[in-house]
Amino acid sequence: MNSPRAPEEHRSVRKRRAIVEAATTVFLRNGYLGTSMDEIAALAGVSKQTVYKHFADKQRLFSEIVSSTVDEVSEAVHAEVLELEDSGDVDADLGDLARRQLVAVMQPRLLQLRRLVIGEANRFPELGRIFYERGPGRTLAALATAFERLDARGALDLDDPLLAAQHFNWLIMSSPLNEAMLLGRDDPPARADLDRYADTGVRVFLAAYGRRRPGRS
Amino acid sequence: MNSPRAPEEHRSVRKRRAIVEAATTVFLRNGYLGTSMDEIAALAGVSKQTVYKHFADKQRLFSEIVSSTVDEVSEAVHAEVLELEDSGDVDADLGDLARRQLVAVMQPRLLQLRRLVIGEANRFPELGRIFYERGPGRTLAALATAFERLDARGALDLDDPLLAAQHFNWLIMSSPLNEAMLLGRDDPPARADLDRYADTGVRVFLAAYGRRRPGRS
Amino acid sequence: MNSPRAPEEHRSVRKRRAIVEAATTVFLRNGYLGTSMDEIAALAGVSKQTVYKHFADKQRLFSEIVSSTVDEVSEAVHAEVLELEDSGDVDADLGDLARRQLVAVMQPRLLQLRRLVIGEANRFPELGRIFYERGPGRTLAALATAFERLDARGALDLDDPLLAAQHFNWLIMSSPLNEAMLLGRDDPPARADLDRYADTGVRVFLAAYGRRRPGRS
Amino acid sequence: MNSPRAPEEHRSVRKRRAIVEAATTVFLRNGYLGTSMDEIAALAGVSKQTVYKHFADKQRLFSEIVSSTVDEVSEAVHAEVLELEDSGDVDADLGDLARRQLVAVMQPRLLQLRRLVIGEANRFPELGRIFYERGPGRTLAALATAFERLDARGALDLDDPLLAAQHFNWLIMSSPLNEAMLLGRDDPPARADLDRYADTGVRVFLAAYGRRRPGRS
DNA sequence: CATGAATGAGAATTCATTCAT
DNA sequence: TATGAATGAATTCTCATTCAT
Repeated sequence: MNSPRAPEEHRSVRKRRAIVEAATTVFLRNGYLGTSMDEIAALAGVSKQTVYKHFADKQRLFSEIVSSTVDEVSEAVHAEVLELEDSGDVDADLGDLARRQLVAVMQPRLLQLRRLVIGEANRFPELGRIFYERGPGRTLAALATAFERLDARGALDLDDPLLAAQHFNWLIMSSPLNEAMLLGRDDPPARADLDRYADTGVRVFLAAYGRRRPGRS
Repeated sequence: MNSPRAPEEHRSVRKRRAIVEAATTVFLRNGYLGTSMDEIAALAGVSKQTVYKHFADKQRLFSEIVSSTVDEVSEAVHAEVLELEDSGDVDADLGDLARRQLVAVMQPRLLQLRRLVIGEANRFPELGRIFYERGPGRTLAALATAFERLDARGALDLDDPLLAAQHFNWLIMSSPLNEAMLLGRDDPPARADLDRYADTGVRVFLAAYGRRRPGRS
Repeated sequence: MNSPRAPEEHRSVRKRRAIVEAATTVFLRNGYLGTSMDEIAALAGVSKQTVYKHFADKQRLFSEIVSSTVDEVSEAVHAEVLELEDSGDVDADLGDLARRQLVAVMQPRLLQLRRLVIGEANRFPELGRIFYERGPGRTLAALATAFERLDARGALDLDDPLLAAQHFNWLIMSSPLNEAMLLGRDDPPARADLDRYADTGVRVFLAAYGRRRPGRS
Repeated sequence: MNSPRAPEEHRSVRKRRAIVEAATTVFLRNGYLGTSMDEIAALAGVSKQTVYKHFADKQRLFSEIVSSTVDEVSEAVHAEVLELEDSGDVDADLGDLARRQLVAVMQPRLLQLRRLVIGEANRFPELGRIFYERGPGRTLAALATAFERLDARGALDLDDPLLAAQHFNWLIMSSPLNEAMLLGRDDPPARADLDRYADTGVRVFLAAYGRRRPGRS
């Protein structure tokens, strides 16, 4: 009599999830004003009433969608930073990090979300703040901490870890990110481009922040 | 019967300008869908019919507005690059350029326009392309040319001028630009911040692309 | 399995009462169209289905609510009339009656109900009739009977008891009632005002309907 | 080439009038919530847009309709009071006034308006105030002034003119007005009833406020 | 040529009522 | 039996675009 994994009480939860997924899809594609509640309800396969029973109004739905997508998608980026190794070969370690971060940041989902948040920054200023804080802000802070450790271990040479983190971050990804934003490219860069962004960025970064090699003098 | 300095034939031109100004203001503030033709007509002080006489439809109006604003506002940025001096003191020259470019890029108008174009990138892909090409694209090309010259004169040491230009550009302005985009800050950064962005950026850039000083070896 | 003082058969009665109370509150406050079945169900703490189980539809619910409130609230007014004393001092007796009736008529509940019935008189004509018959109509009839008795006992001097009852009634309460209706005052008048309405009304009434005092001629 | 009495500039005025008339009709019949903007537009023979161009929203339209109807319809009542004669025969003069006022107050338009205002007193408290002040309030004040003059001339005997005015007013019209409100009777009372309300009311009024006739003592 | 009005549709939101669980 | 969901329409209000004057 018990269905394996869909007890009665979960019907509403499933519907809610369907709504959230539909709304996410449509908002990311068409923006806040470009999305209608009808569209969301239709895509979710529920009635408009059901949408309104779960989310008081369009604004609230939008805010929740964006906030939770920010969290979900930022997590991936942040996780990469925490994986930064210290193998003794800073060059390779930073290159790896750069590559992994590029992949994470250039996910279609995140690119679309960033476009959405920027485009609605006037209408929903708090969403911009949320995106910044849970996204780049958090990543840069984690990166700064990691760099500080590398500095302490003699692998890097820097005074201002947060500044170094910013330089690293933007050296790596500004070019592709900016192009993606404006040119509407949602698919991540090819492997070769990715390597180039990472390697050249790391090279410049280490020229400024790398430990002078003893044999150089 | 003739008013001294407003010949008949120019009334239409003045109206057109009023429409363009009004539309620019409102589109930049509220986005494409958030703007109504009524609003534009009202702000321009003309009838809706007049708007339609000058611009076939809303899309066309939007495109023209955005394109011309891109041109107008990119010009300022581009001009700065052309002013890059070669005084013999690369450090100072690049610092000056960085500061001037930051000011130009962080203009409220340009920030709003960039947000607008990014937010509408799905709906108006060609506007993103236009923005990119006439904006960052053009600037980076000019910068690359300038750097090539500096390399030739021995002031810089680089293989790939366009890559160097990108590194320079984003080292300088990614941080403030990204914050402005997301946090909705439209006013340009304070002088002190500006100096910091410029000086630290140039320092990193020159560590990678500066000519090794003779005494160093 | 039986809870001590809530037998199964009474649960439904309790729910019904909860619905009636909630509906009364909301209808009196917001009117027929201004009230939603959702609101009633929520306030009653039951599901909408339960409401529909007890009352076929909104109209029926409204009619029952209004009818029963009319009965409940008119009863108080009517009771006062029956209490009319004949102490020998007509002036005092009528003054007492006037005061008690004013208090009864100016109850918030009754004021709101009167507003509601008047406001819905087009949509629910029979409710107006019910209100009139069980309210003012009944009161006036009882008053007429009482006055007839007083006339028979020589305490009053009147030909048309119903007319006298109307004059009495409206002399006493038209002013405050009319103001309450229009100015939305739901709280009963202060004691001093109440006395004034009663005393001046009774004075006028007795000038017309009082037995000429023997010493007067 | 000139149409006799409908110059270009008046088209909008005519439309506005059509809207006002339609809205008045429908609001008086169906109440605020029972009336839709579509209905009004259709009855006025204009597009909904045109309605919204003249009246910002439904509330504003309703308020304007009610206010102006109050003014229009109260004027008639008020005018009657000013016509009060002093022919020497107070009885006849007050009887005339009573009859004329009854007719004015029992106009269908005014009855419906009163029902409407009472029914919406919770939603639009200021409309109740406006109705009261420009209606009964103003009439009673004028009546008090007139009575004061009659008192001065020895035709009446009263201390508190406003109180006397209230007693007069409500003696005359409470019964029919109250019945009309509740029973939904919109057509004015028959001549015979009208006379009865007036004559009996005036008789009671004069018993209390009439000059004692010399021969009486 | 330019203004007011119309069109015709579509937005968000709410409602009374009925199914399905 | 009672709850959540669905239905299907209606409501207020707005919009882009086009006539008519």
